[in-house]
Amino acid sequence: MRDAGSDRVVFHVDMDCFYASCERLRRPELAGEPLVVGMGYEAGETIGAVATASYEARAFGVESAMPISEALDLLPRRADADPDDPDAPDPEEAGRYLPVDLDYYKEVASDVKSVLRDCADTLREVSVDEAYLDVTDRTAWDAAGGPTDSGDDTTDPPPSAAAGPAEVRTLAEGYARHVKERIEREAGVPASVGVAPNMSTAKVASDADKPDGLVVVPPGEVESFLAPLPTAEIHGVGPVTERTLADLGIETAGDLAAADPDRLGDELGDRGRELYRRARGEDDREVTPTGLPKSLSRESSLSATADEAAKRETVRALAADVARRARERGCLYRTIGIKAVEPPYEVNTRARSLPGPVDDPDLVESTALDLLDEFAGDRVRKLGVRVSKLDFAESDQATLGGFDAAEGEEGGTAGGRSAPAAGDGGKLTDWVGGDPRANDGDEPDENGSRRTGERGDGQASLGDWA
DNA sequence: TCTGGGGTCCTAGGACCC
DNA sequence: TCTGGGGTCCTAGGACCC
Repeated sequence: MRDAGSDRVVFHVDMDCFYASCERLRRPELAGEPLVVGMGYEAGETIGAVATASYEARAFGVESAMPISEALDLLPRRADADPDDPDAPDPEEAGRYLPVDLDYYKEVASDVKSVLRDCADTLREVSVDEAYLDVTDRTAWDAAGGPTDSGDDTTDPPPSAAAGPAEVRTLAEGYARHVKERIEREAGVPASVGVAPNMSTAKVASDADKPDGLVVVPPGEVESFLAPLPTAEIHGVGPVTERTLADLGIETAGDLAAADPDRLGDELGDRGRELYRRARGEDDREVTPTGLPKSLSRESSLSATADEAAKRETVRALAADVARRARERGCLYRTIGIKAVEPPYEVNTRARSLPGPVDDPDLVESTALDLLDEFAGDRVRKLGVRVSKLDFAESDQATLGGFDAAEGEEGGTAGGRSAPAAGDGGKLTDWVGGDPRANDGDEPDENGSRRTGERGDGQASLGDWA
């Protein structure tokens, strides 16, 4: 917790149609063309879904998550176009379709990340194309006195490219522009940036003027900025909540901010009260570094089938893949589950917990197949396998000398370590050298002692550690 | 909008314990 | 014996996000 009086400066950086931008980075000839990047899509096919559509493609009505087949109706494939064939699509009204290449996008994202790490003390990566930065210690809400005041002489002030009325320019705005320009220069892809005193407002701000946007919402203007927006713009309001709110006569963030919080609590539980606060621009969540994952899963769609052999084969493949990824990341798991989606779209999940954490691909497979038996004879359109209750304690360390209690990363509410495996050599020696209990003991947290017992259990019954 | 894949968090009921 | 309250863990489902 920071002292209540100080206004933070939070950036939300959101890459513009990131996958499409990456493809254009390596294939500049795609610039300006309608471009669709499809997941589960392969050249010439009509299966899969739209992962990202460039703004030119969106002009044809193509949207994220749309089936490729539907996108093709709106925007034919350029490859199918032929100016000499009267039946073929007009090349001017056609677009390019490419499959997702996540590995390449991650390379580009790491260039973006380098810039962000350089520009912020605290960085929370939400996904491959989105991050929050706390830059309170790097800049301020003060008015920019002049070009030299920003401490950043590379940014000569262009005459207000930023959205919003030509009000007082702040240092924060100059710094955001600097970050945005560095991303474009050093990673080669465009970003939109939202600047606000808290995370939820910064998130809305980055969305408010896409693409290539820079929207600054100073502390005093948060509520008036949010008020006219439809509730769906608030992070955390999806289609269901939007409808519930509309039934209460709440259409805009302003309506929400003026609503009775108790009523919202009755209708929507704690989430209702939380959304009320966000609509009022009240959000004191700290920007914390991204923590370790809580679960790992794989799923894939099938053309609806009741064929047992096919279902089991799919589950086996998914199980193997999940187990492999868990091992790669050096994590143990204590719960194994499956998902079976029956037509039209009924989602079923089943899970089973083990006495202790394991790394055991065969057990993932056998457990998943066992859970699948409940759906024998049922038609499924999608199957998934998941491991959860993950445990990233260095398993080889844990087996060494009985240091089975110390776990800096569990919970992550206070310390918020992010470094996976390779990161924190110093931390490790810290607790190896000292009393392994010291850290956990400080926290009024049930974890330390409880986990000790549990870990003992698991270890005793498992021969396959290390 | 007949729906892809990888996640997070929350809720609710039951088992079990003291 | 049928009665309290409090707590945790487990499973299943749902809403939401990118």
